[in-house]
Amino acid sequence: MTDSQPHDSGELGVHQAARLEKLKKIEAQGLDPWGHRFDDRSFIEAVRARQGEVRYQLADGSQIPLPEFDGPEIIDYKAWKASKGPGGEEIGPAVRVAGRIMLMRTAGKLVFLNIRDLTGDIQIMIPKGHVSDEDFELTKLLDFGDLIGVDGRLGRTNTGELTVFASKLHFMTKTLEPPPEKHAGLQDPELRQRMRYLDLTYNTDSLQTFLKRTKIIHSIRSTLAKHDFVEVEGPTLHTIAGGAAAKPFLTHHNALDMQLFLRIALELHLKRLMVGGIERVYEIGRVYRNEGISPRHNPEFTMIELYWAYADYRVMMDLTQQIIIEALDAIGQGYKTHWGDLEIDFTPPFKRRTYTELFEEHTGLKIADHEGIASLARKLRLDPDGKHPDVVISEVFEEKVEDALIGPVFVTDYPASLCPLTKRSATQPEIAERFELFIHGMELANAYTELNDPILQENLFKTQLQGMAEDDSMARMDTDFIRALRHGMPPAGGLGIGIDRLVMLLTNSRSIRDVILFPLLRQES
RNA sequence: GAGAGCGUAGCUCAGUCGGUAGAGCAAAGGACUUUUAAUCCUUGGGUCGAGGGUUCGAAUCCCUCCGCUCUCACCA
Repeated sequence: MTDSQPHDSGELGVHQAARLEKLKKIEAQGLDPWGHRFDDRSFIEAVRARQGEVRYQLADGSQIPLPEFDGPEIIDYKAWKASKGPGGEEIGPAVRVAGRIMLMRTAGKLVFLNIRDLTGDIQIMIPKGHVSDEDFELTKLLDFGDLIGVDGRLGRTNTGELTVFASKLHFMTKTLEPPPEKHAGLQDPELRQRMRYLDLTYNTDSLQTFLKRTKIIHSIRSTLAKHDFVEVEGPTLHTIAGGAAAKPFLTHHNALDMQLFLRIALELHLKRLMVGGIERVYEIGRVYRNEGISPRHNPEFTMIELYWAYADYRVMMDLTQQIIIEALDAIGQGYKTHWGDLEIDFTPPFKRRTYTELFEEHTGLKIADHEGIASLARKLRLDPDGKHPDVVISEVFEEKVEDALIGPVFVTDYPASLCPLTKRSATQPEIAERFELFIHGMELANAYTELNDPILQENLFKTQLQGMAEDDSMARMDTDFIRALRHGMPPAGGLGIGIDRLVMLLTNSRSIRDVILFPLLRQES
């Protein structure tokens, strides 16, 4: 465990020492600086929603509503109250709130706090004489970042600010470290990732992004429930890292003295469950790939994979679109969103274009024109000699087409030789029943009509393994998976979506590290 | 893995031509009963990422290393 704060050296920083001193004084007042259960407190958002209950009672006892403070006009509430004659009084509901102290101002015998909870901020006013002397003494021991509970009455200050006028303070938790700068917040991207707890509190955009992530995942589950899908949890420790072509993390089980891999995909176990009769099955889970890190790649990331018996890749296309549209609905966003300077128009239906169409459109070459394509590949410095023509086509496609796909667009009907593990079209055997969904050059979803022929699957596995270099081939033949297929997996459509990338696109986050709470960082020095 | 940029007070940032380290916020002490990033007076706070080199003198120039960011490579 590394904690590099100054107290490692035994010397307290001036901020830490000051806070510890206040902690001792709080204890000396007979209060618990670490707080306790606090029943029946309301979220700040709910308290703010009760602002209509704040009324003004005239001297004759009749109640009238307050002026409208939320409009463009600035209201002089003090003058308004004076205009209603003497003997009037503001009345408002009793409320109980708790939160972190974000701002604090003292004006003589008045103390103003702004506190924040999960749902928002609200101002607290603590007037000397309206709380006990002990509570007013306590305000001198408060620091930015401390957690506090407040009982009080909801009302308005002279400037119209919705405020809880405190009658009782409840100390909840002392903070021993100073918070980030109160206006600029925490800016350093490294600190925002290492100390996500501070980022979430002091950068509200960050909190909102992660709350949206939760809503998106919830929405996906809800969409799939409408189609009677069953959610399962497969193993993350695999004896064979299969289901994708990626380098796995290696680990070891001591008692069994067994080499294990962290999973790189969810596929092979979900298909086993299809054999087992779970006809519509999915998992939302973490996979681990021992590869490079970039703004679009984190070594652990979240995928959803799903399999739908008796469906095919076209059903998967409809479902993919439904998942995304309903996720957008769930975070209360329109279908036209921004991605940096670019607009993405999610208005359904998403475009569907075949691989061949896009290839010929962007290169000006017929896909059968192998010599022309090889010539273009040389111009792109792709070194096509000795490669299978379809591999050259794929490389040219990645170079010329993918980055140009703003999307959302379904790229469908790949050359069969590029997708050996995909079922071929019954009518056009050179076509694989596959699509990928591209948005702004980013591959977001990948789906197939799944191969369920165990003999073909086994042969393709063997061919694939033969083609791999010894080092790359952590993969081995998954004979149990073949055995499962021999027991009969129904024809099915399968779909994979990168959840992190989906969240990036829907929340206009430029880096995957902005949508993963704790992305992998090097150990702090 | 390669290239570029960055790293200065707890936080956000300045730092000119190489000439004794700066501001705001935060902290400590004080004033103030309607503040809004409150204001005002006073005070303290630095291994300039680490190490080495050049120089009379280095935050500044050079080298190595550490960390972060971006681009590329890798990447069903």
